[in-house]
Amino acid sequence: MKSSAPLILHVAVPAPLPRQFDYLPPEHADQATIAPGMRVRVPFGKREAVGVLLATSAHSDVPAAKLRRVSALLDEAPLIPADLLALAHWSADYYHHPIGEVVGALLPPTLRAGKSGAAGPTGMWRLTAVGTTADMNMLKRAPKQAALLRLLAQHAGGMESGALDAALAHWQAPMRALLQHGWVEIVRHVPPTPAALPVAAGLSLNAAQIAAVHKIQAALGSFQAFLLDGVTGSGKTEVYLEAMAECVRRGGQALLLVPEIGLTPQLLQRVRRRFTTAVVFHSALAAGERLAAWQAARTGRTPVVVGTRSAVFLPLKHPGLIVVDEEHDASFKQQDGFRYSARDLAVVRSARHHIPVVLGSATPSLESLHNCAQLRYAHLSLPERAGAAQHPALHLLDIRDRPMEDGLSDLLLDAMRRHLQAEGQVLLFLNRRGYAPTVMCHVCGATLQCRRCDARLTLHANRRLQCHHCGTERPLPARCEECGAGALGQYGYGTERIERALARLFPDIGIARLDRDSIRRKGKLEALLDGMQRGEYPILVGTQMLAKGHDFPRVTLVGIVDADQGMFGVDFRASERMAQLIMQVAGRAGRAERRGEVLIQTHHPEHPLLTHLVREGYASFAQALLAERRAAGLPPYAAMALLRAEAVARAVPLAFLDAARRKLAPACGRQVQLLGPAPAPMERRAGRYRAQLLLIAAQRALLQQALATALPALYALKQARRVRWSLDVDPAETF
DNA sequence: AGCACGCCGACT
DNA sequence: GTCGGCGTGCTC
Repeated sequence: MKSSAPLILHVAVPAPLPRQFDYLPPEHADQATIAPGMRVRVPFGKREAVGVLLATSAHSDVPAAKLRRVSALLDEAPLIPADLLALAHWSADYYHHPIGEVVGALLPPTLRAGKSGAAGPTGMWRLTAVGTTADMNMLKRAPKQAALLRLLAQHAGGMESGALDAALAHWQAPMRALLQHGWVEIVRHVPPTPAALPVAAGLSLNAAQIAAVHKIQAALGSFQAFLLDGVTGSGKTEVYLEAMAECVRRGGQALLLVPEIGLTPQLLQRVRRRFTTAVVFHSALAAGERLAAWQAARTGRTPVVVGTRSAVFLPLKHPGLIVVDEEHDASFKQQDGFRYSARDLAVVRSARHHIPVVLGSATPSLESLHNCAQLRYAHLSLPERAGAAQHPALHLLDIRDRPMEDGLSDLLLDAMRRHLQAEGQVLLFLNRRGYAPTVMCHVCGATLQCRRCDARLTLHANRRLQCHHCGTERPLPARCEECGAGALGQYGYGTERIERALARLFPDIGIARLDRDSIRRKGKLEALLDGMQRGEYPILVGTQMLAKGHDFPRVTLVGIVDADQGMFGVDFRASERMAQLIMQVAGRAGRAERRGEVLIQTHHPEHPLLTHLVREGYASFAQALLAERRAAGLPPYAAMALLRAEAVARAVPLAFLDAARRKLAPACGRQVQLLGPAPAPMERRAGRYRAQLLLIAAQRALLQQALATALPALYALKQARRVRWSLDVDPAETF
């Protein structure tokens, strides 16, 4: 008899180290019960940690003397399904992020902390027909199993885990043995299987919607990525719901990813009306709710999950369809730590599951449009507005040398009066909250700056100064801090200032303001939207929150107060973002019978970007941007990664990136360009100096190869200990 | 990240 | 004389 090699457990440990750690099985463990996906408690250095078992094997690269024993198995059965573990591996490779932290993103905080993974009363254990006739003599050497069989024989209807706990300690392991013998089964009696759930009937669809739904439904059961490209008001949501309903009817689960749950109460309402058992998942949920939602997805108890970015990692018992709503939205990209794109991972995950994925937007990202051009995605187009609604008409307002009242031109004010008189609602968009973005001394010209950031402070209506980058606040001083003169002037306009101006200009008309400050209190957004529906607020002023998919059926005029703001951004995506924002806001106009009008105030009415967007529309504009990107060798025609670093002292991040560049250069060769290191555009933020090093390659594989080769050397740099650094693959913003 | 060890400055 | 500063090393 040969002596078998000890079983090696490969574990993902939550540490910023780019490798797995090998352990020996716990003492007295039945090695047959050890399976990947279980959580394990492990000794790690001088402390203990909760890790996840990735794999077992007979071999370790680590000298046997260094191997320690797992101290406990935390789950009876794998908690993370194999497909998700595989996705975690893929993500760790692609984003070059430590596997331990990636796996951490798969678990809700309670489970990450090692608490019980019990899913609550998920079902009942019951004897099978075979089980009732089992030969007890076979179980002479397994008294616990025998005791369980006798116990279950007395409860023909089955027993829940709570009842079993009360009757018998440590019943889980023997129960699993009985399960494997086929003598017991788990009956999931509450609630019924997804396929059996009632799905409320949908609305009637137009021809383009029906065509889109059919194509998606026909793809169920196989991988296909769709770009659902539909102007605002064209009924994308109804297409999602219809496709999801068919997925559910076939017994699958549908995952709907949205940018921010809190900002889309209307969408949530529609999903819940359609699928009464839909579950919501986002990071603002309380720990218990989050765990419950996670388990509902994992066990298949819910057929539909609506969630934010992190929901792309939800375990799904019966994955059937993934939908990403507003796929162009930047919030699908995680901006710290493990910097993944939920939109991109949704596509990867769908491919691995062999299920379709739908990316929906009225203003698709250039990446997705490019994928359509490459025939990687199928392009579904909804050109018509649903119902009788027409496309709004866009016009540029040349405000050069026009009379202005608090940032509003006479042209815009006249149009507002006209629409209000005709009982229309008016929506004003200004992507800047607060009262005035700049406070400046009229004597010496000094502006009030944040002490921790390279940024000016914004004055708010409560007479307090706020930094919109780090959040610090202080009162407005009486005199200039530089020269002592009492001549501080307020420059520029924020939503609060516009709101105040409107109250003066339209004293008898209800005005509402929608921005991060005005909806801080819970339920405020819903109340505001309700008030809009009822016509209490003929005028609404707000920031980009206005653009997030809300329905304002009575709005006939949209005014964009300052289109010049977004045009001179430093990021290469600035114009794409500006166009998406303008079109999204414009889309709020005229969603019912009356045709909407969109007026865009600008000092640059001849600017090619603006004129192209207004005259030719988003699709044509996007094609022009794509041509520019191709000529400039920028994404989506190139792959990018950004190495970021920050520290309290200015020179430290630059020194790290210098050293990093020397390590990267040989691996990059001529195929991968290195740009920098350079200070970040806003170098100091929240008291830390930031710098970056950009990598660009015409082919992604070359970039990936270079990173994979050089990254271990970066971890080993002694300068790395003195900075906070991170690698951002496919950065959303290059600053 | 977390934790410990180790070697140099101002204090009970 | 020690408390503690952060630089360095290590985690299977």
